[in-house]
Amino acid sequence: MDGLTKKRVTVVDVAHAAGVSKSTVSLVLQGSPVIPPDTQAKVKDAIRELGYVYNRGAASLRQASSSIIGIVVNDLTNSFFAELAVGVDMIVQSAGYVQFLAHSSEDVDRQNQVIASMREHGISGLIICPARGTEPADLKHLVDSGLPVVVAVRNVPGAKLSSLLSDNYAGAKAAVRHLIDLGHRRIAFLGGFSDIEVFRERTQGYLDGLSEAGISADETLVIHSSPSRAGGVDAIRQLLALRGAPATACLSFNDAVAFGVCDGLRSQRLEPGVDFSVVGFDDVIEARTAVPALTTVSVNPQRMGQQVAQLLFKQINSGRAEAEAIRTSVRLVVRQSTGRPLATQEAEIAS
Amino acid sequence: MDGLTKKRVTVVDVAHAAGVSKSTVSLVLQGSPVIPPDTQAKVKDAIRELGYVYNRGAASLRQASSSIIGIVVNDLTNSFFAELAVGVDMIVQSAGYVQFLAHSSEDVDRQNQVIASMREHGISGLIICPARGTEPADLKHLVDSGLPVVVAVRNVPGAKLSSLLSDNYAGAKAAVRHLIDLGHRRIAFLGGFSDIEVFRERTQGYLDGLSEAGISADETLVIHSSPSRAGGVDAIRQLLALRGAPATACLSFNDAVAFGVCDGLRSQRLEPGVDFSVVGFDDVIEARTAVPALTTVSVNPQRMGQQVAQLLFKQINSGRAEAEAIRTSVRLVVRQSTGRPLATQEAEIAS
DNA sequence: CTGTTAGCGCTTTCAT
DNA sequence: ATGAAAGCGCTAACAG
Repeated sequence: MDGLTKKRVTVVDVAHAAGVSKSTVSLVLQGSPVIPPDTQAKVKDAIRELGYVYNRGAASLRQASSSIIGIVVNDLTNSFFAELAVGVDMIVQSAGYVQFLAHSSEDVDRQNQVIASMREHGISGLIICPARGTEPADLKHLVDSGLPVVVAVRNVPGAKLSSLLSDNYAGAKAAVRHLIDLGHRRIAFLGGFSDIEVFRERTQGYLDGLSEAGISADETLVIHSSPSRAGGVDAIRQLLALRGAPATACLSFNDAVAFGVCDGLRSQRLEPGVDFSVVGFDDVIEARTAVPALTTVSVNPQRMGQQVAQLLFKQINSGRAEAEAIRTSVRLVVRQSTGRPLATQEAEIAS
Repeated sequence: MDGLTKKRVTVVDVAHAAGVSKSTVSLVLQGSPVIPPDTQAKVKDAIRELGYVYNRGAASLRQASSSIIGIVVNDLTNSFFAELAVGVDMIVQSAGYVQFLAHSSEDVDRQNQVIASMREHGISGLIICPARGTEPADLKHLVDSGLPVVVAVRNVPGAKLSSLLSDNYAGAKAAVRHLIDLGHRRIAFLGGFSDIEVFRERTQGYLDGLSEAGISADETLVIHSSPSRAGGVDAIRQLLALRGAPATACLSFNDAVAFGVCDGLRSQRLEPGVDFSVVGFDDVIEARTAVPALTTVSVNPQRMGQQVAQLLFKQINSGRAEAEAIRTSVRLVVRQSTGRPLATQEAEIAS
C-alpha cells in the first residue's frame, strides 16, 4: 500500500498468492482446459486482488507474435477515412487485437516513419491508405519483410500488395450516364489532384461515359482542387467563371468537394439539384441530411474498413497468401428533394 | 534469402556482422555519444544491410517503460474528435512516441475493455474522451494504478484526474449575449443529451445569459437530440412546430447540430443568418465555408488535442504531478455573409 | 571505449 | 495436474 514501493505485480506474485507456480498461472491466463476449476478460481481471485495486469509485451517477446494491427491513414481529418478507421477497428477489436493508428498527413516521409515505428512495435499486420505520391519503392522494404499488408482505397500500382479499392471507374461512368439521362450535355468534373490513381480512374470513367454517349469531352471542364469542402467552393467558382457554353452539371471528386460545390452554388443564389446537378463520390453518413437533392456514387467507408480488415486477417491466418486485389462495388444513390421523407433510389453498380 | 529460414535478425547478428559486441550495438541504437564515429558507421551499415528492425517490445520489457500513448475517443465519426486525435498525434509523434487509438462508440463497457487492453500493452500515458455515462467508479482502477491519465473535452466530475476542457459556460453565455445584442428575445437551445457534463455547462451558460439580460427562460425552447447533423434537423423541426411565440434564434449544442439546423431551416425555405440566427458550438474547420453566416463559439479541436497531449507529457515527465484541471479559452467568431471574402470578427472569451 | 553478465515477465518443453 | 528451467531481444551494471 506504499505509494513508492509499488512494484509491478507479475505472474510470480500471483502464483505466490495463489499458492501455485508460475506456469500454472500462465496456463490459467490462456484459458487452458488442463487446469481444474478450483485452481482456476484461486488464481483468478489472486489476480483480481493484486490488481495484476498482463504484460502483453513480454508475451509477444516470447511468442514472437503480437496482437497489434497497424493502420496508417493519409488524412484522418477527412471523414471518409475516419469512418474507414472505425470500420477497421470493429473487426480488429472483435478479433482480440488492438489498433495502432497513425496518420501521415499526406506526407510520404512521415508515412515511412510511422510504418517503421509500427514495425519496431512488432505489429502483426498493416493496413495502409497511402499518402499522395507514394511510390512502390517506398513500400519495397515492407513487402519483402513478409509482413501481411493490405492497401486500402488508394492503390500503389507497382507494389505487389493486396488491395481493396472501390470500383471508381464503373461508379464514375454510371454517374455520368445518370446525368446524361437527365438531359445534361455540358458536364464538369470537379476537385481532386491528378497524381493519385483514384483520380485517374474516376476521370477515365467520366471521359468514357461521355464518349460512349457521343459527347466530346471539354478539358476545360475538368478542374483540379483540394479534395475538401473548401476545394469544392474554389472549383465551382472557377467553373462558373468560365467563358463559353456553361456547364449544367458536375461530377465531384468526393463528397467533401460536392458539399463545397453546393456551398458555392448557394452563395451565387443557385440551388443544387435544381439549377445545377451535382453528383458526389463517396458517401459519408452526413450526406443524407446535408443536401437532400445530392446524388452520390456511394462507397460505404465503414463497410470498406471492415472488408479491408477481414482481408488482412485472412492473410495473417493463411500464413502467406498471394497478393489479392479486390474491388468493392459502389452504389448510385439518387435522392429527390420533393417533400419529406426523401425518396431515394439506389442501384448497385457492377464493373 | 530463403523465404522460410528467414529468422528475426537481432542485435547479436548485427554485432557479429559489424565485428563488435551486443552492447556496442545497443549504445549506437540509442545514439550514445561514447561510441566513435567509425564504429557507429560500421554498425549502421550492418543494420541497413541485414534489414535489422529494432524490437521495442524487448526494450520496454527491460526498461519498464514503453513509448506508447493510448487515446480512447468516444466517437471518431464526429469530426471534432477526429481532429482532436490528429492534434494529439502531432505532439505524440514529435515526442518520439506512437499513438494507440481506439474508440468506444459511447459504450462504457467497450471503453473499459480497450483501456484494459492498452494497459496490457504497457502504454505510458492515456488520453481519454469519456463515453457518455462514464462514472468515476469506472476509472477507479485506472487512477490508482498511477498511470498518467488526462481527460479531455468531457469531464468525469468525481474522478481525481487531470482534465482539459473548453470553457463551455463562458462560451454559451457570450453566445447568448451576442444574440440578445442582435435584438433576439426568444432564443432556443438545440441538441445534445443532458447526461453529459458539457451539456449541463452549456445550458447553464445559456440560462444565466438569459436571466442576466432579464429574460425569463422558457424550458420548451430547450430541445434534446442526438449531437449530430441529423439530430439538428430533428431539433429545428420540433422547434418550428411549437405553438406559441416563435423563437427567432438558437444556440446549438455543437457544430454538427448547427449544420443540421441550417439544413432544416433551408428545407422550410428559411435562410440561416437571415430569417433565423444560428450559433454553433465547436468549430470544425469545414464550418468556415459551409455556412458563411454561421456564428460559432469556437473551440479549435486540433489545438485542444495538442494541449491535452502536452499536459499528458508534462505529467509523464514530472513523475507524479497533482491532478490539474485546465479550461481552454474559446472564441466567439461572428461571420457575415455580405459579399466575399467573409468578414469575420473574433473575440477571445475569458471566464 | 568495448565485452561480459544478469535479468525484465512471460511461455514452453520436460519432468515429476 | 503442476513445477523447474531455459530463453525470447534487449539494456544496464560492471569489468577490462
